[in-house]
Amino acid sequence: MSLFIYNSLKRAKEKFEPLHPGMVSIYVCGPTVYGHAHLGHAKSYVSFDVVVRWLRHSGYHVKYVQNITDVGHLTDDADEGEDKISKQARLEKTDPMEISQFYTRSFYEDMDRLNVLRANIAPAATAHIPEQIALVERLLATGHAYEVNGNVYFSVESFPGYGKLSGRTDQEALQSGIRVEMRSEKHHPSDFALWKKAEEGHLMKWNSPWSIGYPGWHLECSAMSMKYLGETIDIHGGGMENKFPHHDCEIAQSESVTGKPYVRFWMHNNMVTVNGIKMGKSLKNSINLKDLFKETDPLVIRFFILQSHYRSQLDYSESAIKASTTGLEKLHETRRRLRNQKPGTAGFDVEPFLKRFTDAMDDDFNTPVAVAVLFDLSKAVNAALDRSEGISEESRQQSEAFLHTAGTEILGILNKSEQAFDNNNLQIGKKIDGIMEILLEMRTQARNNKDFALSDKIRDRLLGVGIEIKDTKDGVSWSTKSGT
RNA sequence: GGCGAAGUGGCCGAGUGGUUAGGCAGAGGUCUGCAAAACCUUCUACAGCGGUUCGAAUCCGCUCUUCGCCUCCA
Repeated sequence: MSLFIYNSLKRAKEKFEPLHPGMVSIYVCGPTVYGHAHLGHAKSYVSFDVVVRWLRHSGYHVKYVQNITDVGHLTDDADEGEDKISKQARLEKTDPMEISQFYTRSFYEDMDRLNVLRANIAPAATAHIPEQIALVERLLATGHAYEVNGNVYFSVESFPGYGKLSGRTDQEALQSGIRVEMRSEKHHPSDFALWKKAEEGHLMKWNSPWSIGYPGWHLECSAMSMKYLGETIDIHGGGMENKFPHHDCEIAQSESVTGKPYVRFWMHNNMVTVNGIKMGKSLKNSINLKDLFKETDPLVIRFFILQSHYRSQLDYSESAIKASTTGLEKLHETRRRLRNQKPGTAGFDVEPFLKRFTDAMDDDFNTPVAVAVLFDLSKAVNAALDRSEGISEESRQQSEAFLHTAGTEILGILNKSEQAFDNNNLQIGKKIDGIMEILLEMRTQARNNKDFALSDKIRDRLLGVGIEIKDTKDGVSWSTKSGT
């Protein structure tokens, strides 16, 4: 089976073949950096992280571009609003650059903890003003745009396919029922700004042939996507809420100048909801990742996200997170058992699991099914290990390799080192391993002497500090509990 | 009003015509000094009403409900 991707533009799954054999170009809309990242960002970037990982695993050379939007788009109506980053700068009594730098770092901190790999190129919008101006000039030259009073607008009537992504193709019909369009300088109500003249007191502004101002918010993605990936790219990803107008505008302005398809596969990930309502900063119901990480292992959050499909809404609740914590721990437990097990004699066939996993991922990145395969493997492995024959060293290695490839390299959920001590704490980890050895030896001695009061005290006190002891047929093992 | 998505068991969440999704929680059992972990068994489903079909959670129609977009948004 080959890879099939749901293409939002066609509203159907299509067989994926890159434009240039062996090479995949992918652009994903990045965050606007005026606040800490929330769970919605996590869902988006974890989802596309897995997409990229799977493409690479499938043998493609992937060039992944994810922008940083450090020009704040307008908060209210296009005329009345204030730049979000400028607003935040005013609130924090600093300047916009400091705001965007601060929250960019914050964003990467959170993504690193979620085990999201960095994009190959992370271009900032403010670093590409000349490219954006050049794009506007091309649009003016080709008659797709017009200038009025220092503002430049894209003329939607000049691009017949406008709205094809979102299905909003009938511009006349769209005008009835929507808010009254106040601005009269536009030729058509659906026309959108490419360049805006800066109002009095506007902090972020640049010189341009038309006015001292700032770029329209759809422009950056087109300019940077085409600069780094070419005029036609394989995949463009983003949140569903950006289909219209953002992505439709990108298509219009890009295809107007190139005459070529802008994007071959559009991928849109769905929203995170809280009690069924979309999570959003403006709705004041967003779950800040830094807060969430205080209570929950970031990899549990990643696992929680991957347990649903990227095109499905994901409803957040504490009980759902708790269920994921326990579930992920189960997978860790299996890996631990597999590693520590003494070789047996029976064979164990990993192939069917590998095939099911591959099929799931090839079917539009169906991570919930892929995760289910890991659980099925876990169950089968545990059952096999419970039998007296155990499993052979070869099978043990194969199972472990599969778990590593699928769970660690592709899904990125089994990246916690076995005893939960990461590389930074390796030395301390070794010492704790030694201490645990002593404690477990003492406990075993107590148990042999039927001094259960002492042995249980050791067990309970360790549990109190987040270390769990497990008595198995093959001896005693221990692990740290998730989130501790 | 327009465009789009969806309603699955206590909760989360896959599945598009016939075959166990999976996880968490619950019940019983095996194991254990007792637990935990693990394993085995097991209970709660496909919003409603029609229709197509030998057969529908899955296709069609209607109804109800929810959500997203149409303003910045992952």
